[in-house]
Amino acid sequence: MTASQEMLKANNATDDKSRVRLWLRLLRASRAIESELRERLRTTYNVTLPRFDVMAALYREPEGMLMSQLSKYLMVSNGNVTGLIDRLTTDGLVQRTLRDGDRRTSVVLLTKAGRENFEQMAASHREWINELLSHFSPEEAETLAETLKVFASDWEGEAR
Amino acid sequence: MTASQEMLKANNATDDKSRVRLWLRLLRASRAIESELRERLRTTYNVTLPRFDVMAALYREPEGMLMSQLSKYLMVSNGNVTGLIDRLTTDGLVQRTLRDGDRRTSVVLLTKAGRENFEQMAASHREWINELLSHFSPEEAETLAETLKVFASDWEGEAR
DNA sequence: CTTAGATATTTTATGTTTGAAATAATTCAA
DNA sequence: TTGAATTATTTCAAACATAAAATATCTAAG
Repeated sequence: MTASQEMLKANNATDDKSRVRLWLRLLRASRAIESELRERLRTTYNVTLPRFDVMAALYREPEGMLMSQLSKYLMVSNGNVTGLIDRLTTDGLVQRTLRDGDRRTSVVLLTKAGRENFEQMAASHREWINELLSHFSPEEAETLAETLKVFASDWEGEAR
Repeated sequence: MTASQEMLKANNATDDKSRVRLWLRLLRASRAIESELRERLRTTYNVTLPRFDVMAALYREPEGMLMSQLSKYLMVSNGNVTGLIDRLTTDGLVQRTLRDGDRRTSVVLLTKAGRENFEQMAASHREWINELLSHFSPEEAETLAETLKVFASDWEGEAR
């Protein structure tokens, strides 16, 4: 084995380790934050995190979203969205409307109750995130967010 | 309102936004990677991600782990671990051993089959991560991992 | 020794999640 | 127009996940 081959091997081994370490850190960080947010949403508002996520997505789209758009945006399966929307509908927070000229689709949107309910939760949610990420200065946060942006561009649309 | 109060308000608003944006990016990045790894583990090795995670944890500890250690390390509930270990045991990949002098606890460890099985998967897993995180140079990865370390120190042990 | 409290795990009920199959509606080429 | 692909959603079974309650065991004060 030549010296340059040795170099290459060593470099690859380093890559291997640092990227794996990065992934494990990323995963642990998001799991830790997610757990904490889940817990606070449950105890404070008696709402599950998936339901909050759905409502957050719908809140951004006053015109409503298709089931498939929700599925893609939240990166969860179609069947999952169906169940979540069923339960949110039962609770009067969300409604399916049959407009369009396409009878396969139904546009889902927040009800008035859903919007009001979400606005309350969203305020707390923002505060909690600022608390949980207080280790990062705004500048660091900005930089880090920019760094992580590559995923959005790369993977967007590849959802299940 | 004084000028410094204006400044303060403006700063807080910025914090708010940048940290929330960071959280959303972090979440999307880890979900995207997690989805892709889940998919590849399923199609290539017919294994679920949670099962892989359990096996990875156990592989690092040849002496085995307590259920509660697994739960804490993986940041999932106790009951969840019970089910996962039950299924892995049924498949002969994991075993509970009743050593200790404490009959409340059982030490869980990989069987020979489990270790062999995991070693295969782990090699692919490492490659996939390097592929999926190839946007980051080893140096960037190292830096980013270091940045995300704060969570480990802050939250470790606060599991559910 | 007894037993109150602590610890480790499992059980239970409910909800989430997936992937595959089924259903329903649309589109478009022949 | 027909009907074969495509698209959108739902249904289904199995696994995953949580929180709370139950069970079992251990520990240590009295």
